[in-house]
Amino acid sequence: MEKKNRAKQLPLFIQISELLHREIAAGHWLPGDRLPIEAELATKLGVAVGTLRKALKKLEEDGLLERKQGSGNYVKRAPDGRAIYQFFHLETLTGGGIPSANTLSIEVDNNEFAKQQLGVPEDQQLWCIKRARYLNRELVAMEQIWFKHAHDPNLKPEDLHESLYLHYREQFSFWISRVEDEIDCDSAPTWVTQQLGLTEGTVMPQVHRRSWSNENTIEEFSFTWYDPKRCRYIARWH
Amino acid sequence: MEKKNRAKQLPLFIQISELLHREIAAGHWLPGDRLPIEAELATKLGVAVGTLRKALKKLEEDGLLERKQGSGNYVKRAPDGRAIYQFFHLETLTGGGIPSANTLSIEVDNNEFAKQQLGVPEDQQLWCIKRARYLNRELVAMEQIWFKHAHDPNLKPEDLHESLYLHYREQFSFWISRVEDEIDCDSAPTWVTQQLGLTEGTVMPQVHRRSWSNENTIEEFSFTWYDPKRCRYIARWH
DNA sequence: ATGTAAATCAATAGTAAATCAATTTATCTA
DNA sequence: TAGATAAATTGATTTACTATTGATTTACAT
Repeated sequence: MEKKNRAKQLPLFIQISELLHREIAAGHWLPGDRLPIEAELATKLGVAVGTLRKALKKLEEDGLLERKQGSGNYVKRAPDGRAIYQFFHLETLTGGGIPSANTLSIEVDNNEFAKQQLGVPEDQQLWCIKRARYLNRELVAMEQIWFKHAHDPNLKPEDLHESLYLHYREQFSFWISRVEDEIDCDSAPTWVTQQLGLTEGTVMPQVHRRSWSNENTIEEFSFTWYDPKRCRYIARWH
Repeated sequence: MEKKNRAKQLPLFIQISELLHREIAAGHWLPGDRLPIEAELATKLGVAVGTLRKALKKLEEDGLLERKQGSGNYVKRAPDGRAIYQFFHLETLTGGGIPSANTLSIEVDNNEFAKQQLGVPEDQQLWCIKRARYLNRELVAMEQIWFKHAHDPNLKPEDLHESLYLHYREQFSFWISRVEDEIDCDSAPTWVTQQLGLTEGTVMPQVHRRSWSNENTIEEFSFTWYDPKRCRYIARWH
């Protein structure tokens, strides 16, 4: 770690704690995982053990870590607000990538299949949002998302947070606590192939997602078509 | 048990308890069954009895086991949730389904890509196993699995347990503790389409899996081609 | 005054192995 | 069949060793 250029920076141990905070938020370390031992981690980060320990102590105070003397440092939970990408599973071909999204359209929709998936009566309307998905600013997938129109009858494109899940939490009064993905493979609709620059009717993988709220109601249904030449759906299990 | 490479691993007794947890979940031991005696089980798992006992104690605290002094360790109930097959994620179109497999061939193989995925040198040979996958006795997918030839140079089809992971644990000296799935979409090879009764070159979803052992080494690489008309890959997250 | 670094030593936890106690199960005997 | 005995099995404790974090001190720089 540099000794110069530190004039107006935050203390090193704060920087380190934020770095680790981001790592946990990104899912590189999952709840229950044990971090590398302090000596090792300090070496890897290029700081003294004492400094690392200060950072770890802060993370423990923030409730992210559990430090057990004689045993190790264990991830307790993912950070609250930062767990935006908790449910995002597209990665670049080389792994990782920073996700972003761009809304193409917002429409009121009466798609029967979506209503059925969301378990709403036929007379209830839905919002349908079409978005482009990027990894490291590269277009990789298209998605179509449905949720209840009643949550906000006056929804405007500019209101939407880039993270819809964050939007739900902040603007509506629920948050997404679990999702179920079903990976299929079928020919994509025209608007998808057009946007991705593929020939019409291309058969491509499709993620079919249902999302449940904290109150265990289905609140979102979505389709994601991703180009396997540009990204992959990754699932890690243990 | 190695002393190295334990950097990111949980304590051994936790790993053992998780392993046994999975075994119970998988139904290898049913409620009411008595486990092998501690001395035997410890030897088979390659750990000290005291370590095993810690793991058993944890399972008892979790309510999965009943330990009777002078008698034995009895399975009390299966773990909650539907995580019966922790690492198996194909389900019928209506959900669930009982998995089974049928080995078609076992060959010594020199596939470069597989070697690369497993991180073994080019001069090391691999076993390549082709299997048919069933859900409720209905053929749904084909899979091709590679692992190190050196684990058992004299492998015979009849030796293979239907659960390869169980085979690894019982016959080789490791077990699978985590996997990474990558879902792709490409035209399937001829042997796959033939077996599934599809036209040659059909584009279909493909699961590309790497499996890590308890010692954090990649021990298996596999492809699974599944027919989206008969089953789906399901991932549940929370 | 505060942050960083480095070096101590202390305290706790994990692994392994051994011993004996307590309990259950099986076996033998009258 | 009943009772005594032996064998099998888990329970609890101890010891030894190692790994890991906790806490303190000292030094130095800003």
